[in-house]
Amino acid sequence: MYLDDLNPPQREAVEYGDGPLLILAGAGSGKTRVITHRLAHLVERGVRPWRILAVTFTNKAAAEMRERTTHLVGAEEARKLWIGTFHATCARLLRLTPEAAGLTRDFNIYDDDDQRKLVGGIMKELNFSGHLTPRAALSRIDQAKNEGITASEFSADDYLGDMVARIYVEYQRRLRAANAVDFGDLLLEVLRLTDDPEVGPQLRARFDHVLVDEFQDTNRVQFELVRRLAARGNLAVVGDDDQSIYSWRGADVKNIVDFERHHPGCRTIKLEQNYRSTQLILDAANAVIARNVYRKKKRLFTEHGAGEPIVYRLCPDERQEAADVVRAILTLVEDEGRQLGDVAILYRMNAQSRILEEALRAEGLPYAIYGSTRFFDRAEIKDVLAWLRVIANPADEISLLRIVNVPPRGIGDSTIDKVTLLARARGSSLWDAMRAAAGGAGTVPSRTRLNRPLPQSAPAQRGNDERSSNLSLFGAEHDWPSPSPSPSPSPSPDEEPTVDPGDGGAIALGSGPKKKLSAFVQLVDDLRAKREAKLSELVEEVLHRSTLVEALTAQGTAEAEDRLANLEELANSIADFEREALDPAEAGLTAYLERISLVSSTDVEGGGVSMMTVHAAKGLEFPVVFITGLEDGTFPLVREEEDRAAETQQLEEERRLAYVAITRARERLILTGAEHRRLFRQGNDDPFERRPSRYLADIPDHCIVRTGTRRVAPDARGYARIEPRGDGRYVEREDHGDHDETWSERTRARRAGASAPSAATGIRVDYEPSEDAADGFRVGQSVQHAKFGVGRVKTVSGSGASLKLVVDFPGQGAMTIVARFLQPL
DNA sequence: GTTTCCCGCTTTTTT
DNA sequence: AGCGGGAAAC
Repeated sequence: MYLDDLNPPQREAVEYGDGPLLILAGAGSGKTRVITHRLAHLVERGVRPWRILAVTFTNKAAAEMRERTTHLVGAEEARKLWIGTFHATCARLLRLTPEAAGLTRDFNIYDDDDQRKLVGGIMKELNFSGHLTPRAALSRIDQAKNEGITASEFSADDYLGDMVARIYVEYQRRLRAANAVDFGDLLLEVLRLTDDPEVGPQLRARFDHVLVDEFQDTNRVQFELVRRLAARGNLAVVGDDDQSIYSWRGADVKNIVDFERHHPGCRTIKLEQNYRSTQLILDAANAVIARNVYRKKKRLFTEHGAGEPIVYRLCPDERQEAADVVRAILTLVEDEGRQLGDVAILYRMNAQSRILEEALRAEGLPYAIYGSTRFFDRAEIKDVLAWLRVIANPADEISLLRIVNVPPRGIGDSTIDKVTLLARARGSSLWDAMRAAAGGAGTVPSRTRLNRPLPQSAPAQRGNDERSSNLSLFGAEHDWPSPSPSPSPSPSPDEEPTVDPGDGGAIALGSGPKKKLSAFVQLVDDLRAKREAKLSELVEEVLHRSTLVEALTAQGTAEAEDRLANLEELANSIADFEREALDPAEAGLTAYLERISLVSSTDVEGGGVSMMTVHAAKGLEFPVVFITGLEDGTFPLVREEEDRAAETQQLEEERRLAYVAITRARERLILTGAEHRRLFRQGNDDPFERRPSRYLADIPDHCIVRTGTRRVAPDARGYARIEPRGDGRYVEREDHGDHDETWSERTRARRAGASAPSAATGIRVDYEPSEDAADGFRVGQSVQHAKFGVGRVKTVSGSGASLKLVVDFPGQGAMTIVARFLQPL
């Protein structure tokens, strides 16, 4: 059967029985195949599928693993397997016994935006603003969480660290008060649960076999977590130190290097034969990664033929780069019969995707972007989601604050400030305070009260003894009590309210604001009453009763139209979600919110060109791969301010990233870069000028054909461009000129209504590399200049980086053009 | 008290 | 290009 198409080491990895197993799998060595076959093998051997856990890092990798496993064992069995990202898996586990972590089943998951807002608010209240940015504080908190350091354990020797420590404690307290977790908590809480006297034993006994993909990217918490979830000792990890690209998230290559030491009796299997790429692509990848010092020496081999050479193309700017990529795709489709679905465009930063997207759209080519400025990050979408989150969990303060005046309903900052004060004074949630301030009659037994304020000293978290002890823990997940209002288990010291909740007390609202607030509270209550209704109907209600749709319709601007279309798309996606859900219980509000919190991509069906960051591409492969933005400063992306020691390490990681990118390609690899790139503000010298990526120099000449536009300078204004042929055609070039104009000047000019300056000052020439022509220029060659028309080269002098052309333009005399080549191609 | 407009800052990479 | 903060306009 299917074991036949495995090579001996692969086969051993698949069939290896119980106990720890380390699979060192080079890029393209059939790693996913080994994992999926191993999963299938375990199932066939009689291991119950729901007792097998397979963990990945990205949703895309998880989806692929599930799909391929489905082919092997059938949909029914595959569905029972636990396959997912670390975070999705932990969210799922946490929902089984949320009380053990001080949460309710409807807990919300805060994304980084929510996190930042929360930290920002805390810093303001603690008067820490100005000393450090919320972003910086959050980054240290996240870092701590990656290392498993809780708020109470956090300490730092610098004075900023002391601030962070206080912020961290308060942040954690507020998160729990909001019945919310952040990404780090998902892992940390589950890790903590494995030690829990009640839940822990069952959690640790839950899985018979655990498999971890991309183990080189695990951080400390993930490493520990995996060990505990694989308490039976049947832990198989797969990884490759050359593909470690998540050190910024706390990943530690030591986890894989020391795996054998931590797991006595571990069997180690190496997979070194590459089945993915052609020899030339592999040569290039090997050459690039070989320059890293901190790595285990290894060399992949393949039995594939040399294949097509890699192509590098240097383009004048990012706009032209995008156009060239699209043109190359069209050529591949027309001349080689490639499918669009075979093609992936990779880039270092999401910011690069927009222009590529525009170029694809201009040609009408279908595409799917994975990650990027996510659909769910758009303001109007986040508004709707915030509504839904409040409906699911009104304790969610961040979401509540977001929607309270969206669309504008006359509840401004001052009203909110007062209600916030009231909430703090009463020690209640903001939502309860709103209800009180609105004059709503008394105490609705709201489940939000369950979120007891944690004791000021955070260590209490551990000995969490408030947990109701009669919870049937594992195994009872399916008949979990429905989220109907349950009496608050919280022993929250029903402290004397400093403010009389009924009458607003010391903090008085005027009658106007009070009325408005009351209408809002009523609205949320009405919507909450429907939270068990069909999701799509609930969303319809939210869209209209919140007047989100009406407000946008009233605006009538093109932008509002866009936003409405997005809302429509959201409604469609929700309908899809409902339809796809196999189990109606999985189609509810909470399930939906969880999914969109953890899934970054819109996961459009294939058929189009795939676009994603290199990070997102990890674990995937494509017949045709474009790697764009190959310039120093873009890829590798280096930040100036970093100290030198860190820079070396960063550059090594960037190199691994390049290695990952190159090894995604099966048959064709096309590299592109731009001489000028408009990307925020970079250094202060010439912000737009780039040098080709240093990795290009590492790729041996036999692997690669270097082509591209060459820059000729200076012309009257801007630069002229020379386009190499190859297909016998000239290509029109337009110079956008004025590269020294600053970004803000340009923005201002555009806002003032001025059109962007664009000077057409290009020249076109025949470019045919040959022995006798200096850099491809020959006397007698014809040249076309945008302003002066067609001319003829009279003399060529100089060579290498700089040469001088005298061009005769009939009727206008000769003109000297100095060609300066910044970098040999 | 609320809304709106304008300025300045920001972005690596993912869950 | 998008967002938050601050100041001026409603």
